[in-house]
Amino acid sequence: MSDDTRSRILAAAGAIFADCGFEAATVREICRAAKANLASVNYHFGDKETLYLETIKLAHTLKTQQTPLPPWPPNTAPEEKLRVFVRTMLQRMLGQHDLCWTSRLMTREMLQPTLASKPLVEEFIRPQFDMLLSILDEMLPPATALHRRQKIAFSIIGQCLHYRISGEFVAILIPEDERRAGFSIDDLEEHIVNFSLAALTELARDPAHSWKYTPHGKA
Amino acid sequence: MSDDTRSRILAAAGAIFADCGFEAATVREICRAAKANLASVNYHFGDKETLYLETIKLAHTLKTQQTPLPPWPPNTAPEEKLRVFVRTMLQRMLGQHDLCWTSRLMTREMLQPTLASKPLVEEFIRPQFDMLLSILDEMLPPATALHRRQKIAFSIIGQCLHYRISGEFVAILIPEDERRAGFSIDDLEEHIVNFSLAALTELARDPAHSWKYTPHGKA
Amino acid sequence: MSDDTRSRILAAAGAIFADCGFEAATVREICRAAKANLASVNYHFGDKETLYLETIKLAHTLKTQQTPLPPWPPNTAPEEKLRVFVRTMLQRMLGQHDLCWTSRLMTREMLQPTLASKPLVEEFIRPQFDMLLSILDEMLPPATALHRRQKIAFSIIGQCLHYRISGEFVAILIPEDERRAGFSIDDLEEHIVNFSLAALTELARDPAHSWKYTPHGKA
Amino acid sequence: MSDDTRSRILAAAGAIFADCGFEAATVREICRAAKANLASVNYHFGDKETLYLETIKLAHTLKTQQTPLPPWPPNTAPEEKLRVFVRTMLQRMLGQHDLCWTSRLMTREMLQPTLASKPLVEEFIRPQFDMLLSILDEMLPPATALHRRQKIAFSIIGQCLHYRISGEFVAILIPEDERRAGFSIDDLEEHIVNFSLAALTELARDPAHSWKYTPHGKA
DNA sequence: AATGAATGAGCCTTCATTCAT
DNA sequence: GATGAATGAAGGCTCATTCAT
Repeated sequence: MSDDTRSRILAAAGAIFADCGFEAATVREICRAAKANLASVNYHFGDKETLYLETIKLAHTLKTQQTPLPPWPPNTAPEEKLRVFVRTMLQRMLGQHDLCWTSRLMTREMLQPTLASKPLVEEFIRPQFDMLLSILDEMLPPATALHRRQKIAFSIIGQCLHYRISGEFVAILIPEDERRAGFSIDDLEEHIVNFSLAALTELARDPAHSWKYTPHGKA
Repeated sequence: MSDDTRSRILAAAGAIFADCGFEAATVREICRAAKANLASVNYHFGDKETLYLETIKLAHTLKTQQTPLPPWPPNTAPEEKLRVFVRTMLQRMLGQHDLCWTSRLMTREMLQPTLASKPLVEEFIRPQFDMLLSILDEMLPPATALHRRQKIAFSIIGQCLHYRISGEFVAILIPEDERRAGFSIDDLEEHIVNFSLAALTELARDPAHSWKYTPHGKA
Repeated sequence: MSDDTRSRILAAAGAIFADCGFEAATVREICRAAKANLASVNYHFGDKETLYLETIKLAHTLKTQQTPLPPWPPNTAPEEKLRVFVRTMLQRMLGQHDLCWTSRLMTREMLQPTLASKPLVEEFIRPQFDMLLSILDEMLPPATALHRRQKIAFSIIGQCLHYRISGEFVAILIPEDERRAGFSIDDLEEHIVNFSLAALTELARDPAHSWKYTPHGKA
Repeated sequence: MSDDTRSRILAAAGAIFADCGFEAATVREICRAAKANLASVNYHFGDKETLYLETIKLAHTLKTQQTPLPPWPPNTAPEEKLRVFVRTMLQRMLGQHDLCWTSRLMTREMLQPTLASKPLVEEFIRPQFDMLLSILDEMLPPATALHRRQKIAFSIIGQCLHYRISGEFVAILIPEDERRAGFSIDDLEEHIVNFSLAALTELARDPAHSWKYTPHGKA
């Protein structure tokens, strides 16, 4: 394969950019990890920044291939869809497989957006966000305002993302034995789905709920 | 007077580390921003890393001074406490004030923990986490398992944190006019508190709720 | 066909070496200009330096083909020969034709001689220099010392060369409109020939002239 | 002296830029020659190009200090002035002293002008050029056209410059023993002054001279 | 005959750091 | 206490060149 070196560099760059960030990562380190010549990056990608952008693109592609949301069997209950959605998200973010660098890379991208952010969101994030919105649509009272659905979606996403972002802090807060007992990916999936379904149930039962409480700053 | 230079450096470093991260930030830039000599950093702090740690410490101190945990008036309802807790968290993370760099710095610290992480968690994060736990305690059925309360706490924290972390992505996903209409700090506060209270209400009403659904991976 | 690539490279190299010099010119740039593969230079010429030497050779060849020393019609007056000589020299150096890179290249070679200098001088410069000497011979008193004729020859050559070397400085010293008015190639030819003939006339009239003035450093 | 290193770099850079040109000269080599650290150039000058510009400025300054044209005693004959002018020019260009790099540098600048060229001409070259013009003014018929005086000036300058530019070629054309016999700086001075004075004499005697010969290209 | 891929040396620059004053 | 000068290490990048095909 003529692109053997190229892909080796790309893979090595993915992991290293994810670990160190764009600035701290060095081309030398990447080439060493890829067992490639120092000048290879320039030959194949032009410069470090282009390599970074290609890495983001690859992360995007791999993620979509890797854990695609399975096509729901017809008449799948929305609760089941939500469960699968959350599970997929947690798997993508916390699953310990070869490609876990893709998540770390995207988390960095969130914190310090580059030119790659916008296409990344449009092509990869938005479809999934829209799917979550449509799942919620099946469970919420008809004609729930869009922004309300969006915030609910973010609440679900935020619960998952938290374990990716604050993983280290969680590890410090919760002693290791307790963590093993109640914080496996399955445990988190169970909790997040339950918590969110409970909220949705209650909100559906008492649509006024969302109004009964008025924040300090308003009214 | 000598203190003056030192604190000017510290303040400048805070903002710059928060914006660029430890690696990308340069001592030159910090000194220029602080209108101090290039050698000042080494003179006052020894090296760049020590300056960084001091900056984290300062962020910590400022944060605690800035919004000290208010001693609740007696008989404050837990719902009210939760509301204040969420509001405070959002304000700290999204509010535009002089010290907003402290949040940005801590977010970075989460993603790429350094030596400073552990004391930061112990002295600053854990007390707040414990307070949230105790608030939840007042609302949950007696003897709810600790790990369950912890995950609920993380669900609430995660919802808030999401807007700090994924702020840029949210900005791309939601057009600006819609964002202005329904995503102000007040809006987010209202939503997160309502969503969480709804979940807690339903979970309290039907403690079995948390069991009625079994994730795929188990059972 | 194979010859095609080789000569395309050679032509491109000529112009680029002339413009940028040996060091500043890059093989990449030459190959791009010649629409040839990056490795072509090494394939056809071995290395960059050999290509340079070949370019010098080509310049040499082209120059001799281009304005071969015309066999004077019998009984041509030496003044006329001088005129043609000067005109040819100016045309070669300042004329805007496809091959003007040859002059620029040779000027560079003068300033920073390489291995190519000696053969260049022997095969191309010396014949012309000798011809100028023989022209002067016809006009000077018999038995004028060789070194004297040589210095006169250099005086004539130097006057022409000046406009090639210091062209940019002349352009700064003399405003453009004045330059257009009195510094065309024809103007320069007229002046240089007149100036030199005047000197030769006076020196012929008063051979002692060259002795009547004694420089400070001597005597 | 705090600027000791700075001046050492500047001096070393002068010689090396003069020898190799801007591209071929390396910062490493300059620093090695100046016994300075590799980073010194950046500290004192910012970058290589700025160092180059400073070097040109220095060359300019040194040249003016080094061999100033002596203030003529009153009633100095213009022929004497011309002699001193030519001698000074030759000395500056060929004299083998510590500062001969300044000439080589300026020759390079002529051939491949940079941003530094224009100020160099205006501040250093033009005053000398004007002085030569005024010397010629004293010797030429009144109301000789400006462009004619300018071309005569260039004829004199060109004769001198030739030995600086084509020195290597002269060395190949003229065997060493002959060169020693008739091409010392004093010899050249004698020749150039005699040749030019002869031309001026004849042109003054027969002002029409400049018209009696019509170049081929015209009329 | 010709080329795309790869290489190693070297470039300029920038960095955090130190040191003499 | 504070700083201008200087330093060594390392960075990204470009270069001419080579090699397998």
